[in-house]
Amino acid sequence: MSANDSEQFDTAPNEFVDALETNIHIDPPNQAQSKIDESSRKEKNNNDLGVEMTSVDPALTGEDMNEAHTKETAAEQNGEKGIFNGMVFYLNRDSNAHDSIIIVEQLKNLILLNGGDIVNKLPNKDSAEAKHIIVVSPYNNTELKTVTSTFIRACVQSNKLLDMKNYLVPYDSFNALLDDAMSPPSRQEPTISESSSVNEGQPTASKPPPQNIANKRDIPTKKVSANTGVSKTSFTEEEDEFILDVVRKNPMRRTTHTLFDEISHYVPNHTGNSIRHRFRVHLSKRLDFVYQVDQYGKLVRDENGNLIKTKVLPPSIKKKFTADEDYELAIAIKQQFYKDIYQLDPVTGQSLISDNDPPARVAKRQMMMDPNVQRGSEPPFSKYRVGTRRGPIAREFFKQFTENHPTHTESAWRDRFRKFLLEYGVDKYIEYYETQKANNDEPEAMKNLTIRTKRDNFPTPGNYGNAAKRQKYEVSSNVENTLKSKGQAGDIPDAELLDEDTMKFISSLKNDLSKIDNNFGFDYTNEIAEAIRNDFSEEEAIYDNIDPNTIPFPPPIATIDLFLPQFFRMSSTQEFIEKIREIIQRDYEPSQAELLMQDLNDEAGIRKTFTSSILGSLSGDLMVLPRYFLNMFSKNQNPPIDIPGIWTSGDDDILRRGDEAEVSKLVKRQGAGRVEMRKKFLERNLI
DNA sequence: TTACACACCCACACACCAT
DNA sequence: TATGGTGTGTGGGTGTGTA
Repeated sequence: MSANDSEQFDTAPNEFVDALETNIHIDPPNQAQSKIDESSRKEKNNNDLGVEMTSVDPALTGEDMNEAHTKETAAEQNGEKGIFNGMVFYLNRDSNAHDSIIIVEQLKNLILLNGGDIVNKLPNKDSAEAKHIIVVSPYNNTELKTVTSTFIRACVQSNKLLDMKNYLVPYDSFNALLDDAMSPPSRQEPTISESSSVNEGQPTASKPPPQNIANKRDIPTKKVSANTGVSKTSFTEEEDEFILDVVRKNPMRRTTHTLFDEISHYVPNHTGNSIRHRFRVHLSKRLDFVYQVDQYGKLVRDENGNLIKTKVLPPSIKKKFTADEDYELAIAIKQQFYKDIYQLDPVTGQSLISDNDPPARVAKRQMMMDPNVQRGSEPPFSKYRVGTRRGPIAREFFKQFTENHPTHTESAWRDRFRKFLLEYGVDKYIEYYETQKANNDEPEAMKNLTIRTKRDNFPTPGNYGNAAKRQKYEVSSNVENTLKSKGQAGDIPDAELLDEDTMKFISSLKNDLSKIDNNFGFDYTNEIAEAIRNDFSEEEAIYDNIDPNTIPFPPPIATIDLFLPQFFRMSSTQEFIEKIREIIQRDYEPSQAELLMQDLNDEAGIRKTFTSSILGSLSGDLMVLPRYFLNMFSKNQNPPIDIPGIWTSGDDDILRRGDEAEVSKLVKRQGAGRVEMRKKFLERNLI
């Protein structure tokens, strides 16, 4: 399949553009209907990347909109007419009708891009309207004209309208009966969220359809070994193309485990391990291009807003150390020691001592210098040997070294020094490297020096199979089951669900603490809430009165491990803070902690792990969230310390120790209400 | 019989934290 | 502040058993 084909047929959903896990957007249900018509029109404009136009929120899909607009303009200019012009289709989105929601989206794109229309709701089978609708489904439980998805693909591939009668699906009364029997009461007729091509009210493609009645349908059936629990399902061409498309849009993550684990949420029949293996062994050969990304892995677009294909793979996340890098580090370390001991420049041999040196420098020098060496009798740098010396090496050294050698981070260089160079020996590696070079042999980087004792009860790194998942999410199973029973789970992939404790405490706290109900077993009295609110209003002038426009954007402390590309696409700190304030004003139900996390993730670009950690330090009080960021950014501290409402581990320790004087100080800063509340959190081990 | 789906491994790059 | 301990998950695989 060519690159162009793959773009048309099998494309990643928005979730995988820039950051795979980030763009699940849920339209408020009450807006769903009003957006259908507009969305349907926009779907026709889907670009050649197959980007879904599920959300019409311009703030979220601006780039996609641009792409769609480009496509529309080009199509109009070319006066293209599609093979499906004048035809109206209904896509069966039942979970068992197609292998995955992705395939439904592909079909949708094919129809729309070729001039067809899609209706989101089936009319009564006896109505006049129904006679013009063509249902796309592997089975016919509607008594309407039904074709298989092959009809759509075959027409597009041959670029002509084929004879439909070869693809018609006869009415299947058994399946109709089965569907009725298995449908929940709310599915008396297809709802907008289930059948709509715009998928309102659901995070498109974030929830692969379950395969629970696969035995009756022409979809792959997973066979499970009784002995091992391992099941195997072949990869379909659509799955392969989907995987390739995601990798093309996330090229920096192509070797990670997490990318493929995330993909597995969208490819229901396979684990992250197997998808990763599939890519490495079979699909990597077909990765004939990727989309260009910047240094952070964010997709780059051309002046028309289109993604840019490239055959040049970006560097992956972690870079291996090379022999040259090891040698340069060894030489730099040796030079630093030489300077410290002899106060001589290792290159020129000139003294580094000056009569004008400040006292601090003189004091430091006297600590570092070798007292046994007489001035003037120092060895030249070439004769100097580091020996068993291990330090001290100032952090400033690694900072400076990283500036000159930006291929690795400061932490990585320091770790390389600690774990490898010191273990191997500075002198030994320099000698080895220079000998190899002198003999025209290629030196190797240092390796196999970091054996750590195996820790029991810890999962093996890089294992994204079923067992690892089970272990990782075992703790959240109860909460998950509860939510599922309430029909609230499933919108977010299992991996995104919070652990039970986090769920409990966040669920217990809403925007307005005084409105807290105690359904979650958390004794959070109105008195405490009121005390906190009183404190809060007094604190606002001091701790929230920071003009975000005085904070440069992005703030230096806002790193990519805390924030997603959406964050960095914002134009100012003001915009970010406004978004935060807007989100926390929403009326989240206590059970919607995941939704809150998701919204902060999607709309403000805050990684869920970071949100979770912040909410912990805020005891879940969302009102303090803008304060957290304002102070974090302006003080360049994370978490910002000595700020009311923001708890540090030190504060928690004070509470645990219970020292009266210390607690008293804490009460002054945090207020009695917050201290009482925090104690309860600590008592329940919710932090 | 064998290709391949899936589980599993492990060194180590990068990171954070306590002392 | 320097340093050591160690968590996390990448990068590059290998092992196992099923289709």
